[in-house]
Amino acid sequence: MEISKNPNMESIILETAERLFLEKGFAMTSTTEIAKEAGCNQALVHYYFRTKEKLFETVFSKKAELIFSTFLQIEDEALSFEEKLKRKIEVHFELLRANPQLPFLMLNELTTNPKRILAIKEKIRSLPESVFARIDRELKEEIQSGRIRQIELIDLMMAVISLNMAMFLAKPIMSVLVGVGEEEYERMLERRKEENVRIIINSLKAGLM
Amino acid sequence: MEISKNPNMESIILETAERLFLEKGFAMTSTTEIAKEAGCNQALVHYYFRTKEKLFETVFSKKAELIFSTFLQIEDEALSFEEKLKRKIEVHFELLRANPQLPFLMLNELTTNPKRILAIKEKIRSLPESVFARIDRELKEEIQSGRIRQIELIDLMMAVISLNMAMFLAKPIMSVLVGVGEEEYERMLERRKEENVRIIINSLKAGLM
DNA sequence: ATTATCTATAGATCTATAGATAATGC
DNA sequence: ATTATCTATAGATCTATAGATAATGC
Repeated sequence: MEISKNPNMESIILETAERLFLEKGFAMTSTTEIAKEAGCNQALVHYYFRTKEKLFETVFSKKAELIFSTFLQIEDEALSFEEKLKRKIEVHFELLRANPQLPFLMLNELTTNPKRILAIKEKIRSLPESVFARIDRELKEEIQSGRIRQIELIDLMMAVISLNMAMFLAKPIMSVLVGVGEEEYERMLERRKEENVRIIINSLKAGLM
Repeated sequence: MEISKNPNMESIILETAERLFLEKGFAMTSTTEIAKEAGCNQALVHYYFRTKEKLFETVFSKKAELIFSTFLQIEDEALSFEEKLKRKIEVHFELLRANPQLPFLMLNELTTNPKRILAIKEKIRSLPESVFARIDRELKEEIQSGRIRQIELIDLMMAVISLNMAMFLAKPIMSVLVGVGEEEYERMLERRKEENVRIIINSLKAGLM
């Protein structure tokens, strides 16, 4: 009977913190506000997470893991390189669609607080090398076989990530500044997802013409 | 003799504020800190700019104007569409290179404080329509003549802006997380600038194959 | 007994302003 | 006289902790 009247206050606090940090960033969110929105007093936030910094790191790590695990999923299926790439781009795009403020959180906090990056670095040190290596090998094979032009993995990833993040980062600009409505924005998202796949894949083939 | 011992404290404060806001964003920068770094007391910051909010808006508008004026420069030269586009992409990239934290400032504050967007909206309302219209006309001509595939201006711009911003937004990730050194980063920048032009232009032509 | 929750508060900011003083321009 | 600069301070946070009280699990 861990769940009495309040189904685990700790996780309610965590979820509230997550939401607020995502909306407004670290500095603009106070533990007072988190407590208020979570429906408890402010001391309890510190009881569970000690400091605001630690609370943030918990949220941040959860999200970082989400990104990496999704993006670095290994696909065993015997698909063509192009098809695999297409799917990775799409999966990444869908991840962002489901977590539209994630890019903002990442950029905001990584830029603002360099110390925080080091903490994250530890967390992923294990994961990527192996998976990166595999993708890199597949890419090199594809280049050598002459099916795509020469490109570095990092350049390819940068292109994918930046194109995909763009629409989500730019949403406030689009909606308020340019005046794009909610439905129109959704339509643009769809178009952009396809567009991104096309841009990337075309750019890989184009050098061969 | 406006310049006594201190060459205009007001502008020193403004420049200091600009630097700090760019580095750490609105919320993480206090007027106390600005004053300290500018070499005056905190009251003076408020004497000149009344509120922290107004000071920020001054900084923000300056930067917004910089972006728009550079990006929307009209080129009268009788260059091909492709060449003009290439130059626009490069000019935009160079603007960001000269102001590497600008994308962060824009995204951070536009996302965090929607009210601020409205203030900006007023500022640019006049400018863009005319210049946008010109570029849009040129783009449509190019499409109808069959030299490039169908694409909306907004999609094209999103692609350019997002690709160009990416390297600057990602710098902290690249350097600290991935471990890219300063010189290597510079080399990547060069490569990416060319890469971005290529990606965009190829993607416009690729549909025709 | 232990764990969860609350009240209260210390101590550190931070923004904004009032009011004094120094510098400058007429 | 006016403008620039300073000192001092009110009032509003905000984070973190100490210590009291209620709930839970044995």
